Amino acid sequence: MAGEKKLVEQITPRDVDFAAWYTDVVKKAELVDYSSMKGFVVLRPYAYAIWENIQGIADRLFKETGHENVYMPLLIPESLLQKEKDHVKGFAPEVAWVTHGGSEPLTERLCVRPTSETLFCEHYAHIINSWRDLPKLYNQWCSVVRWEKTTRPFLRGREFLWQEGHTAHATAEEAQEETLRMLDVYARIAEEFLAMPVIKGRKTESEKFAGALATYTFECMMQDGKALQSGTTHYFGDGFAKAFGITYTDKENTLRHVFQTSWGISTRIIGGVIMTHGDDSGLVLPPAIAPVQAVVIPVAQHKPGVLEKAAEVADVLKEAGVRVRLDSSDQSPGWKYAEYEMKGVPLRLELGPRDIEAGQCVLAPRTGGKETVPLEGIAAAVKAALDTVQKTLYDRAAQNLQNRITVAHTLEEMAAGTKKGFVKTMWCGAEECEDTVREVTGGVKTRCLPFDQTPVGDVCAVCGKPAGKVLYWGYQY
RNA sequence: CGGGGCGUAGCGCAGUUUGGUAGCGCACUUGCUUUGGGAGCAAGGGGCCGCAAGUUCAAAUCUUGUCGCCCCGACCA
Repeated sequence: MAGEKKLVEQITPRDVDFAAWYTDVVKKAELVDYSSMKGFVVLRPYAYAIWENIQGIADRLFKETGHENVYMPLLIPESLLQKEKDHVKGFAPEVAWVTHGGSEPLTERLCVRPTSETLFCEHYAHIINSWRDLPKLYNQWCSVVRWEKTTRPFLRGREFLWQEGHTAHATAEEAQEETLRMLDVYARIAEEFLAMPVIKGRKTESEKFAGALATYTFECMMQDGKALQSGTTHYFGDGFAKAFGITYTDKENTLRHVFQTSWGISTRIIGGVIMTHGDDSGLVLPPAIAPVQAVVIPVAQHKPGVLEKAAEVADVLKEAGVRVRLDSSDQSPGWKYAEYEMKGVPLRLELGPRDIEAGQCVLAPRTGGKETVPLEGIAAAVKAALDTVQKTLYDRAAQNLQNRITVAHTLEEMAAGTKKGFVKTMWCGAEECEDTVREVTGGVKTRCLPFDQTPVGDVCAVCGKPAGKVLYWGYQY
């Protein structure tokens, strides 16, 4: 009877169908609702709260590194988008166009921003005149639109929320430093707060951002062995500056072009959190970004004193800075346990008459196990337990990452290794070898040239020619 | 954009083959009893069957079109 009931709300197990599991979790944890337009979803309060927490962390780190927030227009005139050739070639196939104002056709159509490089460049051309105006370290929080063909909540939408940093510098060196600095900031957000270990590196020529001289990435490993490109930073050199006429006068009174960067992370990273930490009971959230870090479940709450004590405990935790919720609804305790597991709340406190009498409560971390702790000093115990959950999640994910990296020396070994996860090989640098691998494996692409270039051989795993570069490969979302 | 699956109550589905008063479980409302892993009984409320056109005395059911969702490929954060 109870089993039958459970079937109604059941989540498809990960090893049965990982994609179905993902969709189940997204729906049942009440993260998104579909709208009537393909690729456009409603971010429900719980998902938006997660995003706000990620935003809060990122925004603080951006400001600590000297960046300021701005807001650019939603629409880009076609002529402005056209100014940088590689850039427009990369984005033109997936932009949405506005062609009418009211019922009047526009003389020039306007694209809904797929990214805002062109707008920032136009603005920078206006406001940068002297070396004293540099650097410009701007960031924008917004949504962008890209007309994707296949869509999935968080992982690929036609509209998604993100932040895009755009900076302008006096020298190439300074801009290159910025590109790497922000990659480190991203890696820190992922590892320290999202509990997602990363592999940092540089994209190959074929995987670069449209218009960039160099693209850097941090790659995360999901539980099913696929990679998620979670964020990228780009070095533009002075290419955009030349296309848009962004010049300044240096100290020697010489007219020079600026050097630029851009970098972004999006709500896609929430999909990464789901697929990194989730389990067959639902979502599992790292405490650092969980909207509710601890939920207090009163047991036999109609009995005198129980609710009062539960509220008191919740208040103590709130006072101590824990994001806590007391669920005093009249659902059964078992129902509440399952509900908050589904929603990935990192820590559950059970408090019933027996506990109150003994001056204790039960702590049940989402990562497993249960322990009884005294109510005296509960705030410290809860904080310690949250730290443990955060660390356990990171360690598990790091273990998964390590287990899923194989070194390969031949195409056959690569094909086998990519079924499991990342494959690390030597690479000759030829784009043809990238194409060969993609064809042979049906979709494997290069992930990055890792910063750690310790050789694992001396010939290219694809063509057998002498090779000096270490390269990661893998299937990706 | 190719191949496959699917749109019926908030969610999950049956009913479509063979046209004839729209159903089930969960959720929801009210009341009582319950509460340490998705509680029980009773009485209720809720649907232009995705949308549009057609065939018919009659369409959830047949025809055509269209929109959307999911999965697998190709393309992309």
